[in-house]
Amino acid sequence: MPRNMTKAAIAEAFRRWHAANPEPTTELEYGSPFQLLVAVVLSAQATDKGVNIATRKLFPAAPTPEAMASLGEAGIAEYIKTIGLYRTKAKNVAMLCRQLLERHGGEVPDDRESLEALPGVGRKTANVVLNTIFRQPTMAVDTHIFRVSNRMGLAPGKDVVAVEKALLRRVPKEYLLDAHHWLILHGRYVCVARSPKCAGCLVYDLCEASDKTV
DNA sequence: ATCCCGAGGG
DNA sequence: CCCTCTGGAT
Repeated sequence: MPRNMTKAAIAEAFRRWHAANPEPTTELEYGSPFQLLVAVVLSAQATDKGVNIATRKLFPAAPTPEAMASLGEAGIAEYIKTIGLYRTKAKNVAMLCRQLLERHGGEVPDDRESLEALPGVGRKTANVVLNTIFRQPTMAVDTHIFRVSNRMGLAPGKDVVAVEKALLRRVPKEYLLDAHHWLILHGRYVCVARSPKCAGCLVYDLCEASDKTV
């Protein structure tokens, strides 16, 4: 069980992440809000790198909800077979495209209700879309952010919703819009699940983890 | 709580 | 081999 980081330590951590990377963005590749939405749905329990490899062919072949809907479930599956959970994802994306066309004029809705009503879209995906496309101060708690928040003592919680609320409470307002991306990148490249790379961690001295490796 | 499920790393 | 990767639906 990690101790909680102090308010001052948290502020200093975000100052450093900001200084090192002033405008962090997702590593998912996309050319429109629709494509970001699909990419995030595909990224469940999969790496961004793997998703990008698939979408580099999928998106040119079907750039819009109309085109992707007409590809159909089986057509979509052909492009994403290299991604885990691909059958479920192909089904969800095909249905998601139809719903976008029928209920939202082919546009990505900008409210949580409508987003979470889409197949394959839950709280985490809705939060990513609201933050990345519509620049709302949401915190999407994925596997990385859940781990990092608990391990560092940044915003501990027993489930993802608890961690989300803790982050919204504890992250300084001026960093809230970009905090999501800094935490993801930190979790992906430094504070990794197995044997975290504490040597060379930007916030090592601020971290309350009980299992630091240096 | 369980299922879905391929690729890459250690 | 086992673990992990920007989860969601049942």
